[in-house]
Amino acid sequence: MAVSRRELELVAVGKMRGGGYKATPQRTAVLRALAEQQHQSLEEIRVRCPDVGLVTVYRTLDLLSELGIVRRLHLGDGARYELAEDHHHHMICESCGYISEFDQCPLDPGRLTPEEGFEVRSHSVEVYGRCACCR
Amino acid sequence: MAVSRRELELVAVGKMRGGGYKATPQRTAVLRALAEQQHQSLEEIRVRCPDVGLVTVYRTLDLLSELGIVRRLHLGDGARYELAEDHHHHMICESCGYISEFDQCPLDPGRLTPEEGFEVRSHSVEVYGRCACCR
DNA sequence: TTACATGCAAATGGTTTGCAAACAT
DNA sequence: ATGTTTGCAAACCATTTGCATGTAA
Repeated sequence: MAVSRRELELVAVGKMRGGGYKATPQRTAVLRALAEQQHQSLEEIRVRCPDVGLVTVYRTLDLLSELGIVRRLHLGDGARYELAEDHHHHMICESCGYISEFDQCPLDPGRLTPEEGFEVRSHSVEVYGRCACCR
Repeated sequence: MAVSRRELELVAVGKMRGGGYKATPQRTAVLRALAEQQHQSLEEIRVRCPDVGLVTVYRTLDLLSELGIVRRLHLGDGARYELAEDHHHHMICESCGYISEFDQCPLDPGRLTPEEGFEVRSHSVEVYGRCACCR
């Protein structure tokens, strides 16, 4: 974890209040669920905070994404969510679906030559293959 | 285009027959629709071959993906489809949704250090930002 | 000739919306 | 006190499935 859970919550609560949103127990519960495990599906998150209504989980994830606290991932199957703490990329096993992260960004800025006039704001890299268990 | 449309169709028909599938007029129509424009949504494809039933378009795209002729893209919004002719990546404008391609792969293989034992088979890179029109 | 493909209608499943009640500040 | 948030039920929409009919090889 890049920051402690306590620090994460403080920062997130600050961002919510700063945006005119309230820091409710449901939102905190979703936040804690997200802190326990990266790239979970919505159902996995829901298992970790079963008292929060389905709709509220959806809306909370939308809100946290807007605030830049959460990233929504689309890695082949359905949507997955992770705390947007640090810059990293994903490695997906095509056999078992296992997802892992790598922190070293393999992009060579010198070779990133976007279309004339395009302003780069962010990027993502996904590596597909076979994990050690599935080879 | 990396190959002519005629060549594309010959190759695709060959792959279909080789896989025990039939080269039907509907499948050819979808293939031609795909050749007219990269990364279309299903609805856009459907407009280009309105006589092919919705379900058949879905099933044809599945088949062509299996055969490696088509790539299914998930670039934020819904699914989009493109002919998998060459290796390239995508640049997406966060303002207007415009998608463009760049052929030079910005990955530095030396910096691609996957988890121990992971066998890399493919990768994708997406660059998000603002296109020239939206700046 | 025959297994494969098509297309309609219906089912499905994930996500969003309307609205009344509950709540944070 | 007030505007925000919650949660249920219902609506929604893209995608998939069942099945009878049609067709490429």
